[in-house]
Amino acid sequence: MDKNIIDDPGKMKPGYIPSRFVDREMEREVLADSLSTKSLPNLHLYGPRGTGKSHLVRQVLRNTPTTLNTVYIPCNRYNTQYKALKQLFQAISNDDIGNGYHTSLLQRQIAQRTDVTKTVVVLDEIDFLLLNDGDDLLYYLSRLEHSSRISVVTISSNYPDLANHVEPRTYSSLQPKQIRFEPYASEEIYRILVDRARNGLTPDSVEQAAVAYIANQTQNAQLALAWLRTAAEQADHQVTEELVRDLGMTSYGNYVVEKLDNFSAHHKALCRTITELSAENQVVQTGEIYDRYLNHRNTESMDPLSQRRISDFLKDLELLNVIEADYHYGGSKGKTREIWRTEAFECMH
DNA sequence: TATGTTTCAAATGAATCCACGTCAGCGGGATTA
DNA sequence: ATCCCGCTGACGTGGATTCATTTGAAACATAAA
Repeated sequence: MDKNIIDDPGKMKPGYIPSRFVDREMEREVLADSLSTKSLPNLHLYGPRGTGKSHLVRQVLRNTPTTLNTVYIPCNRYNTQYKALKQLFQAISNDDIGNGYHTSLLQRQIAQRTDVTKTVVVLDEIDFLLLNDGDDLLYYLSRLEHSSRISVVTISSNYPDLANHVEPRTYSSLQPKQIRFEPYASEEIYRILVDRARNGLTPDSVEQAAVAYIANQTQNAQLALAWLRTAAEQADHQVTEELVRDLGMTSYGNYVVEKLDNFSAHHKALCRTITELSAENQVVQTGEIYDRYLNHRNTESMDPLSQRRISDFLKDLELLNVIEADYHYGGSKGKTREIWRTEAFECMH
């Protein structure tokens, strides 16, 4: 008998966007309505990780009329104005363009082309771009001459409202309409998992209790799906509750790897270092992390970066919600931050 | 053959973005005097 | 009052990349010996 219970690997992959969405009907309507109006509004979507923001947007974009240009830019990867503009330019002109140009040249080119066609620009993980390069891109996009022809959709897992994270002039010309995504209830996670199992796995290959177990442990749909996938890959004929329970940590590891996909080897090394250190102490400090990171470089054959740089990278991990940090001022510890693993990590035990 | 002109590729220059490093000021409770 | 120690913003550097200009040599053209 065939051990493999994965029927359709494509549908189990991290990036897979189902054609039919479980729940989120209201959010979908608001999105679809907004993008079908004559004067396109700007939108800001906020919700914790794994609440379906990105997937829903991409799915809605897929079904927009072809008269509308749609561009999806993950800002964790394209984290400067220039890189994002480059993606935008490529998407609306089908022309590749190199790196040595002036930003304003790209801006002019884009202004010309968005004159003609309506365009929706999705900036997913906008936090990373704001942190790394400020709000120049948002300001530019909001002030395009025919701004009713262009819609800027920002997505964030950390900033409920952009107002506190961009300059006032940017916010006032952007005026985004807010859409909030509440965390999934466990019944919803349950339905999502069941739906996915039905599509991607062979029939009757998943114990109901296994799905229920996952649904009870996490509200993060992305994590839940990574868990199901990990279990399905390991399963011998059937995904059982026991198997799911055993694979908790492995699944979380896979989920983090998925998250870190667009980041540097240093980010990954840092992440391993923190996991290792926090197994020893509950809470660790930047200094310890940096020291340990320096030791690791011998075994991992890569040039170490400065503490300044690592400090920024830790911020990245924080924005990814892979770690949590408390900024500690004063005391015998001086000004530093205390870092620990996220709740998601803890509940996988 | 000597000299002038054209042509085209390679070399050079000036400008761009960006990852990363260095520097210095800062913060504020704990410690010390 | 001082210490702690890493956060943080400003700024500089060098690599990779771009377009524009210059250079250099070959190819060709013309005129003179």
